[in-house]
Amino acid sequence: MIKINNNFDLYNTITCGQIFRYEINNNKYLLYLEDRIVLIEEYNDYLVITSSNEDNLLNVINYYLGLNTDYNKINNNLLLMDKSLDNIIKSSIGFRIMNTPKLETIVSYMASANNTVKNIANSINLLSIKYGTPCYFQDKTYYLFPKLDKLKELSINDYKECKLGFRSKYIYEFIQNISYEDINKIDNMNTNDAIDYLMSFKGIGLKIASCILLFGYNRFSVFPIDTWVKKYMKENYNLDDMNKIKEYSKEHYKEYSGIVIQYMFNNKRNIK
DNA sequence: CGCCAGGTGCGAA
DNA sequence: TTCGCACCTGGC
Repeated sequence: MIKINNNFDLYNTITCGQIFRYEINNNKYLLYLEDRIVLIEEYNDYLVITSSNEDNLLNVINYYLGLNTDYNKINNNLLLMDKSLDNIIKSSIGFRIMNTPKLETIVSYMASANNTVKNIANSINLLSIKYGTPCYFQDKTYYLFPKLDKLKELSINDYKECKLGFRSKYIYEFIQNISYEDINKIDNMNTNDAIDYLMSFKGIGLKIASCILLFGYNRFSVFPIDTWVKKYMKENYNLDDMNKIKEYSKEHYKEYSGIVIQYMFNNKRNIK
């Protein structure tokens, strides 16, 4: 059981597009972590957590949900840099950037190229069900995202059968050329080097590299510009040139650019 | 049936 | 350096 610090918004954090695999039933959240299934129930100011693997569970959950980060401080700093953020900060109170499993995050976002959330979720589910690690929890078998060794056995056609389309060859090439050591060494790179490294793989451009670094490596300074953000920047700041948008975010949001993106997205989503 | 959403690579200018 | 187009799937 975890006592929730100020206003943590589990629903928004889970459903805002950071992760693609989760199930919500009756206020119960079933999540697929790297090595375990976790079920979270919300009761007032508490999260009640059960899992297929209880090892170090509280620390794992706090890390996964980004609960160790001080958002009061971040939001106050953001307001100092740009007063006009007041609105979207308020409408996103309780939102957290998660720490998602690295390999799954990379493959999921490679699958996101010119793709819809629904299709991405479908592909990642298919990959996991076909090639993932079985995990028994509460009398059911779930399938965790596949291990790298298992993915290395797949052909381009195997990815196509998971509905990954033209992205299949890129994901195949990436998997063939990557190791867990490579995936972890990104942690030691500065953010610009990490972006260059990720973009050296075909199928990963600036937006996807930024998403991977934001959610998988907690680099809050990146600014993944998708169609939503473009619309928001056009409507609110009359910016439609990519370079202008990048300049503006760098100048105004600095090391918290990635968080502001999520606030913009939340804002758009909640208004709809 | 046609149309649309959604990032990246690639070849042309 | 920038621009226009192809790419794959599912939903409307």
